[in-house]
Amino acid sequence: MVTLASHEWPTDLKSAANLQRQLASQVIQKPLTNPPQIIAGADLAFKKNSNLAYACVVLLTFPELTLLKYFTLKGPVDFPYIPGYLSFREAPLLLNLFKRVKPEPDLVFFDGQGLAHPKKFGLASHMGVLLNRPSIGCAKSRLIGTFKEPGIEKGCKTQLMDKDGGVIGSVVRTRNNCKPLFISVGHLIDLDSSIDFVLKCSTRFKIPEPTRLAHNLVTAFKKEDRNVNPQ
DNA sequence: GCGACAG
DNA sequence: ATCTTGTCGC
Repeated sequence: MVTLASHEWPTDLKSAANLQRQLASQVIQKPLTNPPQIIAGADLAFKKNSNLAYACVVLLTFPELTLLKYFTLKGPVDFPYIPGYLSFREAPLLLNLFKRVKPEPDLVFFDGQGLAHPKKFGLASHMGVLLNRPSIGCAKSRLIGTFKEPGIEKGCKTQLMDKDGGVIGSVVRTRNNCKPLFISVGHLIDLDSSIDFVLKCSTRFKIPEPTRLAHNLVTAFKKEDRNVNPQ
């Protein structure tokens, strides 16, 4: 798919933080008016003791959630994992992969935060802005914010709030008796729509289909890559 | 200074 | 995230 003119990727935390502050101002929150027909999910897998990473983007039909097609890419990743700066580690490879993604998804799910981030610019927001696509942050754990535990039934949810009491996301139970997910706006969508689509994409598993399938496929892709460091 | 801390 | 076996509960 067509991606916006990409910025240079920072190497140091100070310029990374400046870039986050600059791009965060471009995030748009609004209801997703037209129902999506194609939803994408993206994920990465890393090879231990190396800088190699594997990426996968899946395209699913909506609301059927059937796999349309998927794309994979392997490449080096040098930025370390630092809480609050995940996108500088994961976005470069993903962005390269998205150049090949076709047809264009109407919505993209990411494994990580969107606005529920110290600078309101987590991975889902960063990718959403650079792709100029509606995106949702769908994290398995909390980065910032306070919340009350939601009820144990699928569909139960509570607000994720920042220190000033502002709502930055939602803690959503996507399956009975399973740990809730932390949902937040990425870009070009609002929180209510985000929660709605996360639940509509949650079948019998805790993780919604877009990111669940991307995770399964990228894991298989990494496992089958036996052509590195032959002895 | 101390604790927290997406993947 | 990664490595890793069995085990507990719906």
